[in-house]
Amino acid sequence: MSRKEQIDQVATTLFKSRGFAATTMRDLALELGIEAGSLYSHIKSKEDILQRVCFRMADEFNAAFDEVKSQDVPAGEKLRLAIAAHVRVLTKNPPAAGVFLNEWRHLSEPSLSQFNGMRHAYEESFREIVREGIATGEFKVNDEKFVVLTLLSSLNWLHMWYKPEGKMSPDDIAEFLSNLLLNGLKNF
Amino acid sequence: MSRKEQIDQVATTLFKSRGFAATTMRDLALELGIEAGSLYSHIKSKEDILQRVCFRMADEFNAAFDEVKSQDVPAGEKLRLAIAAHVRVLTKNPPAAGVFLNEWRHLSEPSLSQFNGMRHAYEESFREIVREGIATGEFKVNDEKFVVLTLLSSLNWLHMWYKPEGKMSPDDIAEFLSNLLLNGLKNF
DNA sequence: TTTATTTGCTAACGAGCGTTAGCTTTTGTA
DNA sequence: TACAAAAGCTAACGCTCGTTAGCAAATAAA
Repeated sequence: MSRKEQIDQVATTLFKSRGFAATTMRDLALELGIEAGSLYSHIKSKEDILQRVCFRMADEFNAAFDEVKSQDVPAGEKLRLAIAAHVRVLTKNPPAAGVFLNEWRHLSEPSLSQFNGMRHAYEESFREIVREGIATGEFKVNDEKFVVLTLLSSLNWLHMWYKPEGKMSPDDIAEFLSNLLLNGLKNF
Repeated sequence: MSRKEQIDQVATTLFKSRGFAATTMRDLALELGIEAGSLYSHIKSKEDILQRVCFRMADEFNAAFDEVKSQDVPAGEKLRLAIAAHVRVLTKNPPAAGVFLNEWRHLSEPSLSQFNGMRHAYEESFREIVREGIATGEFKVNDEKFVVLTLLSSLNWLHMWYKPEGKMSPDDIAEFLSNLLLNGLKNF
């Protein structure tokens, strides 16, 4: 791992736990055992780090979803696969997921607009699956926008407590969440 | 409304949209049409504002839940009522809800510990309902901790897009979310 | 061994931060 | 009208911030 990657990684954990704005370059340097000024031999700016973390995660989510998109299965099954893919990315790197989900708003233009565009496209992909399920009668709901926002929200808190050493694997978690969302508490 | 309350209110919208750390006292003063120093005729400190907003909201959530607690109804119905109460508080003041949910970590000790205690107790109240539903066989799920975290997460994004002038009332929203969580997409 | 590259240090810059002291103006009350 | 309280202003404090310039050490390649 290059020094630059190491900086990104340590910065990610700090951004997640303290927030981007409340993390100083001197904090980050201290964590790495160097002086603040030395960071600038490797990075361009503080926001430079944030951009890399955010867009790298966005790419990962998109890549994971693309494999689901092409599958020719019923909407319910496709949604299960999409949830599993999403959970896999979330749990693979929880700190980066936390930054991606909570700190993106500290991006400045034009990165901010670009990021929002990607985010919107990703949500639209989920909506497409739900619309399909509604069209075939598999899903009984009628407001796919509301459903997808709820769905993603119920997934996106995972990074806050998921620990790799826990007893549930990412796929276990995905199955649990899929059952809950598709069948509900009463028919779980 | 006193000047102090007005300051709290304007600060709340700024804290929510830019984050606590990224909001300056000079920003806040500008929004109010006064000078930064003048704020200190009314408030003790920047964090003073954050404390008031966070604990005021915590009180509101607790008060709303207490009315549900005493009802003698099946778990499923009680959960519906708790969800409706939670949604009502969330939608009554979305900016304050946003601060309560996302900015509390900028509290310093001992407020931070106190806040976390209240938050934990609130979550525990929800868990109690779900445990009851599991015990009576009404809920088919088995991990009540996981369920409650998912449940609250699926509610707590609401403040981000809810607009009072929208076509769904808070109670409509609560019913929609209750149906989704209790019955699932397939049995909605 | 020479040379180039990577990595790091020191010291400082200009700017912005939360906050305070002391004073003036406005407002409400008797 | 007189007076007290509330509200706001100006100017500055001590501090921290992200970042830079210039230089030195370590590392790797030739």
